[in-house]
Amino acid sequence: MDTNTHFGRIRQALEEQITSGVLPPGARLPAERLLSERFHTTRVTVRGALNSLEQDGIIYREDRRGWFVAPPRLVYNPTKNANFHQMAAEQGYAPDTSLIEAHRIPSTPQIQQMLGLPPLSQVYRLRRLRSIDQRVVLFVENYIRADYFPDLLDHDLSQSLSTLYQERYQTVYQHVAFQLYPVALPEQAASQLKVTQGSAGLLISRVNRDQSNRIIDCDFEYWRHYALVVQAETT
Amino acid sequence: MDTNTHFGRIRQALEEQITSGVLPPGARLPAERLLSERFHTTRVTVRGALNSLEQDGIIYREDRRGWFVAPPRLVYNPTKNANFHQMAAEQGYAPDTSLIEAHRIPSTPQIQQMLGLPPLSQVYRLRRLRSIDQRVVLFVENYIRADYFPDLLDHDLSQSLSTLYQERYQTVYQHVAFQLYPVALPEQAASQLKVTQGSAGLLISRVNRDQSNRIIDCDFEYWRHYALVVQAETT
DNA sequence: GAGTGGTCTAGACCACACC
DNA sequence: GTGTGGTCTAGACCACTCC
Repeated sequence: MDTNTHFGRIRQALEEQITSGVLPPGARLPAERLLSERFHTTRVTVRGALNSLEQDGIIYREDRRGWFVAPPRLVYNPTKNANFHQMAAEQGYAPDTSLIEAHRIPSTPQIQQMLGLPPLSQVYRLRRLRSIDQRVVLFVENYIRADYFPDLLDHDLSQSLSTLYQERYQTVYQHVAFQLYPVALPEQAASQLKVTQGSAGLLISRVNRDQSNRIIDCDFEYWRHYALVVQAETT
Repeated sequence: MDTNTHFGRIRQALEEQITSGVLPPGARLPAERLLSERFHTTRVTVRGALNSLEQDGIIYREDRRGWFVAPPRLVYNPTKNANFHQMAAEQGYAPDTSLIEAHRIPSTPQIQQMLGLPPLSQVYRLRRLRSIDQRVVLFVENYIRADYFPDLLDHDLSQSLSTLYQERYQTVYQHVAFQLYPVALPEQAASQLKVTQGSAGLLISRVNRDQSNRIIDCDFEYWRHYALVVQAETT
């Protein structure tokens, strides 16, 4: 790290406090104004350093609440059909899902293309917010073929979909096509994840097929970018 | 997009110019000072909007040169053992690799662990820089078991390693374990990729095995985050 | 040498979280 | 109500690129 700039010095000083454990995961950082006094600089410069640490996933922010030390990343394997709750629990986190909305709606052209549906067909759209250890980390939109899952909306939608499919519809995820890239979080995802719109996130979208190779749903997962590491292997 | 802020209005205006094609991929944006005059604001605010567009992969910067409209992302499938040149060429880009350095060195503990090597063993370390259509997009470090590839450094190292392995050593990639997460680009990667250290990147690291399931090498790929979309599927 | 982005100063007001 | 981050102003100097 380049310590010839205020930027670099602040970054390094904070990083040391964090890696040494003086500031443990989850701890709140001193206020920006306090940091700017302590380093004899201005808030603009301090925010530059904080943004860089955020970029690196070392700290994260909650909109208008402050900056916090980031806990270790969740390991996410998109090729295993692991559900969120199981995955988080196995890694020692306390997962939670809250349903934001669930509707039966006409499909859009984009969704028709992803699900291989004709125009005017109906889908369910779920919007859900997921957290680990009380930190919201994931905003996810699911689009589900309505014809394959009658009365889906009558069930508990805060559980994992894969569990619901299996127990109520004798359907399991078999084949997954996924795609992933860094984005600036769009408005709704940002506000649900309690960050400023435009801050960094990771978009993972998946198209899922069942044991008969039928496309059954797709989803758009907006992750806070510090929250996960994607891992997979192939033979 | 929230147009109640200068930030949002600038972002939106630039985004429209880009998506409408007034500013085509590769085009240079007006200077920051010019933009700040045109939007009746200051450079600080303009840079906020530019950073947000950069976050989204819509524009990218070259250190001290300016801001440019980002071309479409390269599709990267880490589960296919595709080599960089082949992958880029198939998608209509002109790929290029330049060798920065190649040495035979003692392995570090981290590399020993990844390659399953005992202490004091030797590895080759390659550092290479890769570009598509003259834009540098990837800085990659390879660590290769020296015992499996005698005289490796005598060959042309600006070609794809998988080609070299296959033609000279009768060795092919068979099994890949990879891991991926967003990072702030570290010093060397940043300077090679011609960006400010601390700007956003994607780190992909892989451990590769050959047809006999022996670990043969590992690599650390630092991508400019706007340059790629990761895609894969599994059965 | 002119122009660019990179960094920085020293303030200000606002919306919101928390008490 | 107090303190926080979010946004913004109106400048400045430096390091570097490009001509």
